[in-house]
Amino acid sequence: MSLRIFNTQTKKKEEFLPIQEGKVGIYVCGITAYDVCHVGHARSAVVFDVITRYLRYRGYEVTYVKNFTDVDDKIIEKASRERKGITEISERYIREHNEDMEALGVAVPTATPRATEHIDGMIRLVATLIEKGLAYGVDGDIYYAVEKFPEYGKLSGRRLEDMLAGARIDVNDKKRNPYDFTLWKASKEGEPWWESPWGRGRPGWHLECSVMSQRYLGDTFDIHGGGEDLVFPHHENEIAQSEGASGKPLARYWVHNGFVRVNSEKMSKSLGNFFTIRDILEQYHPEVLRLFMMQSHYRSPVDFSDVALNEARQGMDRFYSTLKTIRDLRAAGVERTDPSGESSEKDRELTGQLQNLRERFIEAMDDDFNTARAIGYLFDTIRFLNASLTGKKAEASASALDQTEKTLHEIGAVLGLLLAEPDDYMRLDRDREVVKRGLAVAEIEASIADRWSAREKKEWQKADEIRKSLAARGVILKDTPTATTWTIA
RNA sequence: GGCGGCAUAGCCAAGUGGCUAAGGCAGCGGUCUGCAAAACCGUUAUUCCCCGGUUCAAGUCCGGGUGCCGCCUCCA
Repeated sequence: MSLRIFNTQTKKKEEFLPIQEGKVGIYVCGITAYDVCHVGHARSAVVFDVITRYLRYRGYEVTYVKNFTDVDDKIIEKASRERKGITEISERYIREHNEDMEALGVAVPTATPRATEHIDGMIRLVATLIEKGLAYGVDGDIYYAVEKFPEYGKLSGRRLEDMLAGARIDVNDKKRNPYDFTLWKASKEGEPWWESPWGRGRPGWHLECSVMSQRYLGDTFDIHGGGEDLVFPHHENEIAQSEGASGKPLARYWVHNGFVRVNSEKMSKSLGNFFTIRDILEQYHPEVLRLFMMQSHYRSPVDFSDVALNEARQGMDRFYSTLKTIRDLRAAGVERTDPSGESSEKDRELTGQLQNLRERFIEAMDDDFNTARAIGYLFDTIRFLNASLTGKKAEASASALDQTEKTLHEIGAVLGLLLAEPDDYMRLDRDREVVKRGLAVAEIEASIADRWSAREKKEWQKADEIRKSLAARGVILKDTPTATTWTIA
């Protein structure tokens, strides 16, 4: 079986055939650096992080380019409001973006170019488009003439005539067609500018991606990605620019991730219903956020809520509990073998399950990166492991345990999950929950100590009352022969 | 107004025309436990929004309806 990818342009799953055997070039539209990133940005980042991780897992050499747009109306606006330079603004948000990505466990792309580093290339591209009759100038502004590009609309599946009929478009007398877009904009007083053949100006929004993708990946590359809101006009315009200039197709596969919603509405800046990545990561482990997103297919919308994150948190807890079980068995150094000599058979069964997991994982991910199905298989395996590794009949050799842990980490690494030490994960999770609920650790532990002595005196009623009162605050106790541990529900 | 997507259990969710409709969360019964927790076992959709059609066979394809959402303006 081979990898199949849903292509926005054809609206079909297509077999993935890279341009160059064994290599993949991906370009993903990154952020405009004018504000902190929210969970919607996190989803896009996680989706393409998993896609690149998976392609690498399958043996491809991946060049992953994700840009920063660091010159734009919103940045200029923010800079003038704060009386700062645009570089200071963009640098700040690029830095915060990078911190967020690191916290989310998103791998750094191969290249992260910035628009302002490629102004020369943009000027050259605009000049080419003018030469080819695809662009025209009016008062120092340069516009792209969409009617001159016959394929305009092919990505988003719309026709200019249809769009003009509906029309919620700004009135701009300078444009020949309302869907013509700005390639180069004459700078007003106080705005940043670069010298160009058309006077001092700055680039239009879509230009940087055409230039930087070409620069790092060539005229035609394998995968172009982004959020689904970029399909039109951003990616449509990129195609018009790049293909208009080169005469070659821009990308072979167009991949777009679905939105994060809040109460069934798109999470967005303008609606004001967004949660920043940093706010959420104060409340949940990054892998919880990743699991929440990956339990749905990347093209489906996901509805963001506290309930949904808590469900994902329970799921992560399940994964880490099993990892901890394996860890503990390994640390105990006990060869859990059966004197009857059946152990090797049990080991074989276990390794068979692991191989089965690996195969099913690949089958699911090959089908348009179906992480939801892949995670289902992971849970199947967890249930099998819990059944065979815990309880009185449990047995597994050290090497089988070793192999189990390795396989879980191998698959987890593709998804960006299971990367923490189980003890660390659990401790951090508990700390977060304690803060969230305003609980006092010392008080909880004092109650547990009281209960312990009550239990030693077999004062069951008192012990149970303490358990109940802690449970009411979400503190769940677990008795072991030597101690009582606790977690937060 | 134009174009497009989605509708599967209490909730989330996978499902590539054909064996018993994945998986997670929650619930219930059981095993274990002083009682619990975790884990395991069992259970929870005679049916996939509604109506028609194609087919030997449809959650899956086609047509119509209803509802929700997105893009057409900055947007991941």
